[in-house]
Parts: sequence; structure tokens; C-alpha cells
Amino acid sequence: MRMSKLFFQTLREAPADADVRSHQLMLRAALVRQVAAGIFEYMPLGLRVKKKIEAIMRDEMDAIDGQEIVMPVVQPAALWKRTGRWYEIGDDLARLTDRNGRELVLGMTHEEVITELAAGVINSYRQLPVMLYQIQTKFRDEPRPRGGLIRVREFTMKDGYSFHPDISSLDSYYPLVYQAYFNIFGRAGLEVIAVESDTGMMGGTMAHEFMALTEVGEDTLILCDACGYQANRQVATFVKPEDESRAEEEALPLEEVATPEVNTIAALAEFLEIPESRTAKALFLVATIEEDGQEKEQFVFAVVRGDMDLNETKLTNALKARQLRPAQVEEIRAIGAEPGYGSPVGILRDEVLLVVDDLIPRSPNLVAGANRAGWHLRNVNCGRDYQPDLTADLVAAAAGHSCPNCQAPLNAVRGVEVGNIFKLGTKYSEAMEAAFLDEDGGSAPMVMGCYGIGSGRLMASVIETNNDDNGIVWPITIAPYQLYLVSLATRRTPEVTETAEEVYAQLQDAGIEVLYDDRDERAGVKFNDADLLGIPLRLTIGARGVKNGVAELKLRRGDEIRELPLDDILKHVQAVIENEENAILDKVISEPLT
RNA sequence: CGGGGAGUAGCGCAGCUCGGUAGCGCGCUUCGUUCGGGACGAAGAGGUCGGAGGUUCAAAUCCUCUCUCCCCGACCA
Repeated sequence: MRMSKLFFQTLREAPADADVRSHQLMLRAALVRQVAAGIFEYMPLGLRVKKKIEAIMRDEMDAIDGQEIVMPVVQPAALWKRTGRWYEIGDDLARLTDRNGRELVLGMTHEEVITELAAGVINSYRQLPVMLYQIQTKFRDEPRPRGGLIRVREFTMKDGYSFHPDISSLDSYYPLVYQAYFNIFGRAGLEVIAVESDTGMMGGTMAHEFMALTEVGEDTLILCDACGYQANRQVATFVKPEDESRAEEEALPLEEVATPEVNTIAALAEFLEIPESRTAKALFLVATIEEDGQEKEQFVFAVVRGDMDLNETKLTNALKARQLRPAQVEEIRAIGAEPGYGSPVGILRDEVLLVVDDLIPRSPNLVAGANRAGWHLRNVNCGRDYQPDLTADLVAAAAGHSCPNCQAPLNAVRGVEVGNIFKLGTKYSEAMEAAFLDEDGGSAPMVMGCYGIGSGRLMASVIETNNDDNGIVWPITIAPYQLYLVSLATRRTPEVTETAEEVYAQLQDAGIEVLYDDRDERAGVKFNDADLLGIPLRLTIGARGVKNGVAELKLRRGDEIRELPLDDILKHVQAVIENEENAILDKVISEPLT
């Protein structure tokens, strides 16, 4: 491709809207443009990267017997009503009505459609297992798109769905996808780690997220350097700090203490001169719980120790709740509690589901609120002063906590979720009546898995982790072009243009992807654009070199400049490209899932 | 949805406090000189100042409403 013909415009300065590095670079390098919040268009260079990423996805999906299909973006609401997600999912699901008043949705994922498709085609266990995937546009009306392509509303996703005759078939297939995912990210030059994750609205029994470690990530990961434990903060566990000396402590009498204007744990600990671990934190929430097929709202009073944070995912799971929201002040008062001074002692127990973290019964004589402003209670003891309805692990693991496997201190890092895999089980096949006849002639629902990767988010994550002050540093496997050919010709050096044209033709004929800078620009402009665009190889043809029969080769990552003989240039370039490719493939992680 | 910030030329910004009819840098066009890391000179093109309403002789500037975008939080297969 000739730069003189390329549809692009590099920007010297990043648009003020762009905050994160990858977003700035994508705009400056003319990969994408933003059309609206969370909605982007891809320009030629960006689309080439996207296509390369997707080619890798196809390759790896095909390698584990995936078969590519395409499903619609616009889907009938009826499908989503059958699984109940039409009611469960809120405003994230974009809904519309056609001219005849039919309700439609914009697909945010395709379980409903694919399950119906599979149900229509698959009748027999002989047709199983099967893996279907697509690379398709999704739309989620996110409440807050952010970070350029990190979190968007309209995006392209590779989503795959596998169908199995039984759980063991899924169990044996799942690790293949797990490895295929490492292959995809590795080949795209993105370092990721896999963490166990919550199954969330997808349902299912086991799930992993593939995370790119970067500060712009929205997820917090809990890692153990000592033993390799890795989990999303949503599900991470840890060994609760057991204080042996205190566990034996005698329960002391309840005692009210005046604490004017003290309505946070930090202020309370300071005011009473006690550690936060000697206080009880009260949290007021309202859960949506399904009971006898009916949804109802239930006030939930959660108690965790003052030095810990509630993990809402754990609480949601412990309650088997559909949803959880903070309670309103009026709701809190209605059950006899007071915001900022909440206590499990003396509330209207009939209306409240009282849930305590499993550390609370082992922590005697805590300071809790007194359910009236300006007062707290000393020596509150679970079991003596109040009886919880449920005791469970409710708190979030954090840096410094003890690893659940080896007790070493845990680390917390930020990550971007670039892919995920789920064992769905039969949630969708049952709802959609996707059954098959097994060997015994009996009917059984198919067991499903689902597997997603966002193309754009992957691209952004690669840029986020592969750039320097001058621009992007693409892994050669997904770079828009492999080689940037710079012609430094002037009007007085037609031989340079001639040579550059010859080299361009020669490299192109050999199948090398060349971006040829034939513009009438100064050297500095060309070099700076080459750096900004991040093309892995830069080959410069200048007057000096032509005179000596050489061209200069420089790698984007690195400073070394090598002179290559012009009469044998193809061989050298090919060798360097191969070398660069191998350097990336060598880093692909092989991590059998146990 | 709560909190904060911002909309003036393709991009980055000034002008707004104190109303007087829009400016700077980069980019873009033409000509000339230059030509190995974002050249120089000259001449140009380009803006209903996000939108609507109001105040005023006069509004980018003051008032009201509204739309959009960004950041933090809530939320999130």
C-alpha cells in the first residue's frame, strides 16, 4: 500500500477526549474514529489489525473442531423471553420495535439464537459434540462506555458455543478451549493470565476469564506469587485472619457508648481508639429473590468485620439472589436501623434477612452501631445478642490477605478481561428445549459451553501493553503491515525513487505486507509516522545507501540499524520477519487446565 | 443514576470574569527555496462559537432550558 493513497490522517496531538494510552494511540495512528459514546468506526489500518486478530481466532477455533456460522444481530424478543433474560436483563439489552409492532432486541450475546439453532438441527447423540462459533457485532447499551475500545457499546466478538451429550464430554472439551485461548492471545502478542471467575448472568458451573494485566483494567485480580493462585476479586477467597487470643475471649456485657458525629468505621476506630478489626460493619441491601416462581424484594442486613469489605458477588451468590441494590434511607429506617449506626441487635427481625460473614461468629466483643444516631454498642456478640439467618464468606480478598492455598500474602493487580469461557451446563438447552436422543433412546438436554473474545478490546489491550513514547509497537503477527518502506527521494535523486519502487514491487511479489511511504514529505515526518503506526520492520532507501548498494533495516522494537544489500534484500527481510514471528510464537503459554 | 469536567476551524487551545460581531499553534491548499528524525518564506481556504429560547441597540461572552462528550462512582456475558 502506498501512503500517498492510504485513507488516513495521523494526528500529532491526541484528541482531548482520549484519556487512556491505547485510545490516544488508536486515534493518532488513524486506526479508528469515534462516532458516539462507545461506538467506533474502523479505518483501513485498524481494520487490517482487526482482521488479523480474527484470522487467528478462526484458525484456533477451527483447530478444535469449531465450525463458523453467522447469527443475526437483530433477534426476536420471543427467544429472549423463553430463557427469561428478556425480563432479567435491564437496560443493557437494547430493545426495539419493528413496523408491525414486533418486539426485537439487538443481540448482546447469542445463547438464545444458537441454542434454538442447535435444537433444530441436532436430534441424536451421534451429532454431538459440536462446536459452533461466529465473529459478529454485538450491542450492549452499557451505562458507561470508557477507555476507548476497552469498554464499548457496539463491538465485534468471537463467540463460540459447544454442545455435548453429557457433562463429561464438556469437561473434556473445556480444557481444549482453554488452551486455544492461550494460543490466540499468545499469537496476537498479548500476555494474559487465566483466572477463575464468577459465572454471573451467564449461569453455569465453571468459568475462567483471560485477563491482560494493565492499570486501565476494570477488574481487580487477586494473585499469589508463591503458589500461583489466581482469581478475580469477585470470587477470590483467602484465609481469614484468625486471632487465637481473642477467640477465647469471654463475652462481655453489652454497653452503649456515645459517639457523636461518628458514622464511619474509620472514625469509629479512631474515636474509641480500637483497631477496625474490633468493629462490625453493617450493610443494608435489597435483594431480588425468586420464591415459588415469584420475584420478591427482600431487605438484607449484612455484617462484616470493620477491617473487611463486602464482596457483593459473594453475597449475591450466597443469597441465590437475582439482583442486589443498596437500600434507601427510608427502607433502612423502616426496619429499625439507622444509617451510619446500624446494628444487628434490635432490628425488626421478621422483615430482615440477616447474613453475617463467617468471621463474625469467631470475633467476640465487637463494636457495632446502636441503631440510633450518635450511639454505638460495645461487646456485641453474634449468637448471644442476635441470631443470623445465614453465615457465609461475604468479604472481598485484598492485597496482604493470606492465600487460600499456601497462606502467603496475596497481591492485587488490575486487569482487562479480554476473553472468557464458561461451562454453561443445561441452563439454555432446558429453557429452549434443546434435547437429543441418547444411546438408550431417552431424551436429554444438551450440555453447553460458551466462549467469547472481543476483537477490539483485544486490539486495545495489545496497544495498551505494547507502546512507547513514539507510538505503537505492534507484534508482527497482528501489525497492519509487516514492513514500512521509507523512500527518502528528492527531486534530485530519481535513482532513490527508482530503487524504492523496485524494492516495493519485489517485496510485494514475495507476499510481504509493505506500507510504502512514497509521500513527498521530509524524512522526519516519515520516520515519525512509521514509529507512530508501529510497523515492526522499517526499511529505508536513501541516496547514501543506494550509492553503496544497501538499504537500512530497523526494527520498531529496538534501536539497531542494519544495512542490507539491495541485490539480496528479499532473503534478509524474510528471515527477519520469520524471526520476529517466532519470537512471538515462542512466548505462547501452554498451561494444561487441571 | 450520583459526583466532577468540557463543548469555539480537521487536532490542540485562547477569548467569556468586565457584551461591541472571533484569534493562536499544528494540519490543509498554491508558489518558491529546502530535503536522513515532525523545514523556511509568501499567499490562501476553512468556524451558524453544540442546540433552542431569553435579556440587550448589540451575545462566543449574561440568564433559562436542552443535547453531546470525557473522568470517578454505581452497574457490567
